[in-house]
Amino acid sequence: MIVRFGYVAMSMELENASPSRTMTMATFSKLPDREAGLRRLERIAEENLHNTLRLLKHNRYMDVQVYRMTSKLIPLATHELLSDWNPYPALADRFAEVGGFIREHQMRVSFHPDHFTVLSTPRPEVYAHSVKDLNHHVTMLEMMGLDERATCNVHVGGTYGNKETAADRFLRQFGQLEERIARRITLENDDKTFTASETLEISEQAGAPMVLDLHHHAVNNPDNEPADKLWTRIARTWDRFGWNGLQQDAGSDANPDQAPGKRLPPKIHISTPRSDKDPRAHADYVDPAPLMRFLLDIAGSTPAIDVMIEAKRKDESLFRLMDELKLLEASGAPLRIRDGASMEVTS
DNA sequence: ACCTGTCAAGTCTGG
DNA sequence: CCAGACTTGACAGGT
Repeated sequence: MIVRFGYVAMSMELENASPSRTMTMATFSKLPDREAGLRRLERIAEENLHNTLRLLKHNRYMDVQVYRMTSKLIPLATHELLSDWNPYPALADRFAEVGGFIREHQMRVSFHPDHFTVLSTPRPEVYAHSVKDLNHHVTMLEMMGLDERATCNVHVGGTYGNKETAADRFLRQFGQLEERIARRITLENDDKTFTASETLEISEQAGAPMVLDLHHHAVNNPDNEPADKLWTRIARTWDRFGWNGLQQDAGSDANPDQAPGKRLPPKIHISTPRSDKDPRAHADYVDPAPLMRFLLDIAGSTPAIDVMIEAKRKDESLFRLMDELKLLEASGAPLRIRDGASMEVTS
């Protein structure tokens, strides 16, 4: 099983490379010239896209193929008071440049719209904002020229005291999304509300791939279901990406969308609890032990998987994990570290 | 250079 | 019904 590792948003190694520079509405509204303010927002966005490209080049150099872009590329992009502003035309070249680099080097990128995007909400205005935010993320991916393998990962949302009706509402409201948006969405199990098995159920019904977060599963798993017992079904939610995660020969070269280079393995998230007292918070680094236990459990049935590391120390935690995995390899663990941020695990 | 309160957005809990 | 917690990187305004 080939395992590729990725990280989120920013680098601890690259200096002055924030892809999330912003401007607050308080500052914007104090500017004397609104048009000049909008141009300033666009300049900040250009800088964020430029730094995203720098991060991608850093990833290329370090052989990191999996990366989650920040949602804050364009400051105030979906703010109510700026609804007349169309930020995309001025940024078209920058988006194309970033997307071109991603395609050229066959990287896997995603977005994770933050928790204000709630498709299970009973409030129409919250749903409308969520759709607007999803549209914003998908528009950025489209401007990068990336196909449906570039996804937006979201949570199912709140439960409002009744998981059943919240899940039904999610499915109904998910069904109302434009195809171009719905086809990009992946669903992640939550650390408080929808568990892995509940999210899986919803993923199957919505036809959206599921991202299994092992940390969330560890802290929100009332029935004590082992993650690997759910894995066969979770992997199948990725079927339409031509690599169902269960057969080496899945996908056909006759279908260009399923050509080997275009397949997309299932993805999981990993992070380590900060402390016993604060088990939901993310630690600086990742403990390899629980991750390796899971990977060894599924290695026999899964040809490839991507692992997104969600630790405070970002790419630094990824590189440290690789070092620790090298030590495990040296001590006889059934794994082989490949170039940079990937490895092969044998069952 | 460094510190602290605040930020556009939602939901949940406790009062 | 409302305030505060949750969580995050970075601004904004201060020293």
